[in-house]
Amino acid sequence: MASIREVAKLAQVSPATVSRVMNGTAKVDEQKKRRVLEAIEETGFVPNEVARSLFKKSAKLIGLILPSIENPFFAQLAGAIERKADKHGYRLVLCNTGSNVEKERAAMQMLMSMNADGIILTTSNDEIREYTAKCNIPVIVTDRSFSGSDALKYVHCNHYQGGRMAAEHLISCGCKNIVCIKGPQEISSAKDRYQGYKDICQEKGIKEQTMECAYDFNEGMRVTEKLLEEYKDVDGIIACNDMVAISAYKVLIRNNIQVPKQVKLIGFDDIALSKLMTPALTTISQPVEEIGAKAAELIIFRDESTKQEYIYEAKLVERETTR
Amino acid sequence: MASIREVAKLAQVSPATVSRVMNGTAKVDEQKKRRVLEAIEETGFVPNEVARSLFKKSAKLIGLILPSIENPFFAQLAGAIERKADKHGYRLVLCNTGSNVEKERAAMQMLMSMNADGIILTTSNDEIREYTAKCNIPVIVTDRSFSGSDALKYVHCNHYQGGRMAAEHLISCGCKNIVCIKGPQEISSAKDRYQGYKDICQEKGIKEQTMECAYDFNEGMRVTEKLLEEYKDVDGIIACNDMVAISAYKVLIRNNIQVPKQVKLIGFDDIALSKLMTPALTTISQPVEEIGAKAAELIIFRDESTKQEYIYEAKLVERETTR
DNA sequence: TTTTCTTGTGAAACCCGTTTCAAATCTGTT
DNA sequence: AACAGATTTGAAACGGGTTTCACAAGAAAA
Repeated sequence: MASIREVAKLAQVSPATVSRVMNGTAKVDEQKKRRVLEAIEETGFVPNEVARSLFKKSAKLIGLILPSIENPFFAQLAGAIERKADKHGYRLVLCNTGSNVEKERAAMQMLMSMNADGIILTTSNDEIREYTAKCNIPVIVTDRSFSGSDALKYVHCNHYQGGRMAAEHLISCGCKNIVCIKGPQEISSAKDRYQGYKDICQEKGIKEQTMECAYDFNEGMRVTEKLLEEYKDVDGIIACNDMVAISAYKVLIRNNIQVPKQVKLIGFDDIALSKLMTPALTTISQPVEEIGAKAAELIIFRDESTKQEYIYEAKLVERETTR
Repeated sequence: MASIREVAKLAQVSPATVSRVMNGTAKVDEQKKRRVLEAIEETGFVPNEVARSLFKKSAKLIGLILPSIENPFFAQLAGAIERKADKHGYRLVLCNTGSNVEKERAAMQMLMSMNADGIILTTSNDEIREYTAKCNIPVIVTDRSFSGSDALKYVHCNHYQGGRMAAEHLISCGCKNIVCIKGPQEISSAKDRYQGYKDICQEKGIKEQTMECAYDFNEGMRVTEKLLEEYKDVDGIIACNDMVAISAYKVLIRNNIQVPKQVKLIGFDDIALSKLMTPALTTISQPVEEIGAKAAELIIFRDESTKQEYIYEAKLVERETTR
């Protein structure tokens, strides 16, 4: 690969001039400019991003630290972030952590030493804060929130309100016996959703009935089996996310329970498969495109405002499992 | 962030010695070693990967160029690659292209200028070969294949055999009237799967009946509607992938056609949702974990062999849509 | 014509970890 | 004690694009 010095020699100018032509950082004599452009063409020169990044202390890189890219919701989030990043010439470095703090820390450190311009992090381990405090690049937490008086910024959906909407919707569908399969309570979004459901129960004087379940298919089926034993006359289920809702559906059918006739079912996230399953899943949708775009923007445009939290409204998407 | 020179000063040694302590590239006096380690601890020094990469001409980076990370199959593939890469200290740079050649080219160029160690590419645009030819880093094509006498390597599943298996399975389930919804024929995997089906038809003296469909939910539904009009007495459908199979199922149910009783349905890929949908989808599964791992390994271990193609066997996963 | 202000340009320093090479120190031998 | 051989160590160069700074050349003002 040709270097800037070779191009300079060929064009009979200095490397500085080549750099100025490429970046338009200063006016260059038309003749020389043409010679440089020709030399670049001839050598097929492409500036080395690493050298550039070493000097500029910016690699035009955004670190994306996720529990798992295989989770459809996170894949969608990654897609949204990638679109915005690509549009502005930034690239994504993907790190899966399985929610392991040690891996999260290692990834953050690595990203910093790579001169990444910022980190988008989805985690619930608030111990990571000891680390993010030392970060000299912006760290944006998405989907979750454990806000404190630190330098983190948060971009997420109003999960609490989503939880309320889910409960209200089932009630308006005539459910008298709602069970909430809440997600792992150390995950803030799961907690918020649950809190929304809980508050509605209190407001309406409804008995609170819950199960707890990890974000996992098998776990979802296991928990639903247990749910059916414990709450024989359940007629509405709020699942902590669409994956769990889909597993719950499977178990309901296996037990000859008709959906939505006997039991109404609602999930969260509106992953692509939700509208595709049969019957289509009613769910609380997150504006994932906006969330991803905002997170990316905060890094790309070096947001200096003191606003710490960006919250988006959830939306009920009524489909067949509650009709 | 502290630099190696600051650490050196603090430990009263030269930067070279600090480097040697960190990398174990040469023996260092025990006393000095201890002083260096202490200085590193005290300053919280983390070596700058960019500087290292500039000199080493390797950024410990694997470029991953995909049509879309939102496609569950590619997300799974990305997960598999990430696991293997992470294990060996490599990171992934994610580029979505929407199958746009121009974006693919831009991504490859960028990755090369970032000193990436290799590129894993999923594309069907064989014009890209003009570009890959100029690549001085290994390029591994996954899932697809348009092999020629170039420097590319291919890692994929035996789609042809998968196509045969799908057809044979439906026949063995007693289907007399199979329709194959083939994928876009410019995609080699889609072509191979279709060819497998076609050959079985010939071998068994069955009439070939096909539709063509993009890998897209809406497209899948539209095409299935049309299929039902054209082939009134269809009793078996081979969908080009699981996404399309799931959409097909939706349309079948909407038309009061029972699956698997009246029509048996089989997909390809075995994405996570396939076993989760109700009824669970019979599908031809790809060993995606192995495919991803192999692709990553070829880069990480700088495979020098002349073997150009690594092919894995597909596997029938029999579930409820054909029982 | 001389002075002053622009403007274009290249040499060199810079970013920072790694490696080379030669000097310095230490070991062991005679 | 003196010397050959082995081992440690630091100064400096390196990778490659960017930027500073000072000089040169041309333009405008006096």
